[in-house]
Amino acid sequence: MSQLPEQPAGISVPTSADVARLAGVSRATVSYVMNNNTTVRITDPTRRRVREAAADLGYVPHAAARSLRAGHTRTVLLPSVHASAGLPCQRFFTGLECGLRHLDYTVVHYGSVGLDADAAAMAWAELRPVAVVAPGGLGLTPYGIDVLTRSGAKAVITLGPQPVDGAHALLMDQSEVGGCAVRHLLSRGRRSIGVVMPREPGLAQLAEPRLAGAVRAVEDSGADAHVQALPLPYEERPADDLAARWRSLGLDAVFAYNDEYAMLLMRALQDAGIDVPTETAVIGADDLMLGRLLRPRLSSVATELATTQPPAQMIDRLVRNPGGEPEHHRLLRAAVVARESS
Amino acid sequence: MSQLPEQPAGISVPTSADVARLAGVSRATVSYVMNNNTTVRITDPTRRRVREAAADLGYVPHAAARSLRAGHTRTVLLPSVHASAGLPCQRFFTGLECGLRHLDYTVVHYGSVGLDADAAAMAWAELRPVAVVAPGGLGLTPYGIDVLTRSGAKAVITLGPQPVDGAHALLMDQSEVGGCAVRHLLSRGRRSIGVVMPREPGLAQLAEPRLAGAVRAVEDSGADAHVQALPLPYEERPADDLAARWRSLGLDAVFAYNDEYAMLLMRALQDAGIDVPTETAVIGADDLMLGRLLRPRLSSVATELATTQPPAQMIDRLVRNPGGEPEHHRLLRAAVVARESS
DNA sequence: TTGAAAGCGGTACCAC
DNA sequence: GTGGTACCGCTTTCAA
Repeated sequence: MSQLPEQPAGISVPTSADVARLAGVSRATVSYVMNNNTTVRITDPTRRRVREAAADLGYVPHAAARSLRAGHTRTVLLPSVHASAGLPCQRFFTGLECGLRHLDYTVVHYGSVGLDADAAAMAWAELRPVAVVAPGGLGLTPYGIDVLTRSGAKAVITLGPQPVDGAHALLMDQSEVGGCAVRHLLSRGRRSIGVVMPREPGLAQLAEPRLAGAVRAVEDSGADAHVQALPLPYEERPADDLAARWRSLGLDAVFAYNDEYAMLLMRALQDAGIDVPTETAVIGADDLMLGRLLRPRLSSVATELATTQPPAQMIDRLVRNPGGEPEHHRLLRAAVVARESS
Repeated sequence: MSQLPEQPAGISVPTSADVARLAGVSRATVSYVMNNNTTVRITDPTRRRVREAAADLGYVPHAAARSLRAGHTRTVLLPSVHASAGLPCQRFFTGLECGLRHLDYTVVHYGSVGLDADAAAMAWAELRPVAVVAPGGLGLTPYGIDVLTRSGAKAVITLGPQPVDGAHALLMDQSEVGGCAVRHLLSRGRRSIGVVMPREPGLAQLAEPRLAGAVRAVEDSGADAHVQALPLPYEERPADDLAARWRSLGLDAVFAYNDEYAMLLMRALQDAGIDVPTETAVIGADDLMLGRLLRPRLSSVATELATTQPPAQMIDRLVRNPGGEPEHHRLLRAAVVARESS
């Protein structure tokens, strides 16, 4: 059958020199034609000859050679976003990626697993990206930022709860989600509030700040209320166990981390004969469709990762106009969608 | 406050020449030291001087220059996977990405939005990737494959329902999902089977083959049964409307595209007084946790994208040992998880 | 043990 | 209009 076209050691990939030879012109002319250079006039016949030769050979310019010569790239480094980061985060990065590509940047995803922050920064710097969005999880240091900047990055942007000195920051303060949820529950007269803490390792990064926000919201309210952390893996059995000892916990409300955990817990509570919301109010987060399909309909904290300017344009602006003060943008908007469960 | 370190036009990024100058050695020596070259002996003092100079300047080698010289890259191009591709697909690519990085490849995600197949192939070829995984959606042509191969790609792998001539193929035959579901429903004695077709544009790519598989399963069974497509957007109102005219459709079973659509539809049916599974059986796909939390518990087609060899190692093997026959690997395993809803 | 120099592929300046 | 050529940063052979 069809053989995968082999690359015999001798036959190498076509270069502009090959095109030039075949078209009977110089490499310079090939470059002019391929780039539609307007400062030089090339006669139409030569143009055509070059184009044909290029097509014949399957010539495609070598990006590395070009950017080496140009002295800069249009590469933007983004973190590979794990599914556990949540839907809003995935949406944000999908949109960012689309936007950047639309602005003619090359998007490269770089995972930072198993690298310490400085090693990651150096690995990234090798690609000479024009901009870098660094995940908050790995603690990018001022030294790492310096390496990236010295390597030519026009914009270094951290993504996380805290800004890092010397870099722009997209602030994603998850504590606001917990705060929102708890303020809502307090306003409904609840005073003894559980906060579900997923056991899945990747989720702790979001869960901890959400809990902290919940605690702070209670403190700030001045109400005689309290918050209790409820560790819970995403499985039926542990949820049933938790529901079985629910009354001993004395809780009248629970912020369930997100809508999926809320569904898990609410089902367990209902199966254990605990009425929602009468005995215990439940609120989730992410405002998924599934919340609207539950009975009672699930209240939720709707979150959105958004900047006033589309994020891709923001990066483009920072790249074109480097050297300004580090900008801090709050990314996460949270708002309660109150339904029947709270 | 802290100023973002500017890049004054004069001060450019440090090169190996700068390191050499500072350390008082030649560029060659710098290269030897930075790459821990063992074929040449460098005295320890020089080693240290070079290392210090590099650290002082924040020198990081230039990947493009290096691969230009080397004549090859370790770049693997993967499609950016949209959230609508489904959880199994996302899991597959996350795993692939991790594995490749572990094997020291640089993973670059490339979206193909707004490009025709041949333009995309040329854009990809500019990066001189050593391997390319091309999404099935954009119809990569033999010409595109040729361009990529001629540009030095050791492995071109298509991902989709059909193999493309001249490339390796990861076959993801979604029709198997529909087939599985329908065979299950037939075995339960159902004969009039609806198949939900999402209206979301991105999902048609999965939905069409699933429907086709459902139809084929009925034909192959020889049973006196039929399949009916049910267009449905992922919203409550249209689901309620569909449920309202449900009895006029005369269906005794429905394959709901996936678990989330199944939840949407099942809730609507129940609200309309139609009993599941007595009057209508429901089965979803993806075997999400939420199916286990519904009442009745949702039957589902569990899918998994898996190769016998871990996919990253498979690509590595194809890269190291190019020129063989195109390999075809069936990626998608589907199996029914029967619960209470069918 | 270290240095000089060629060359990877493409671009752009300067001559002709 | 088109061609010659220097150069981007790095590796590697060969010579010292």
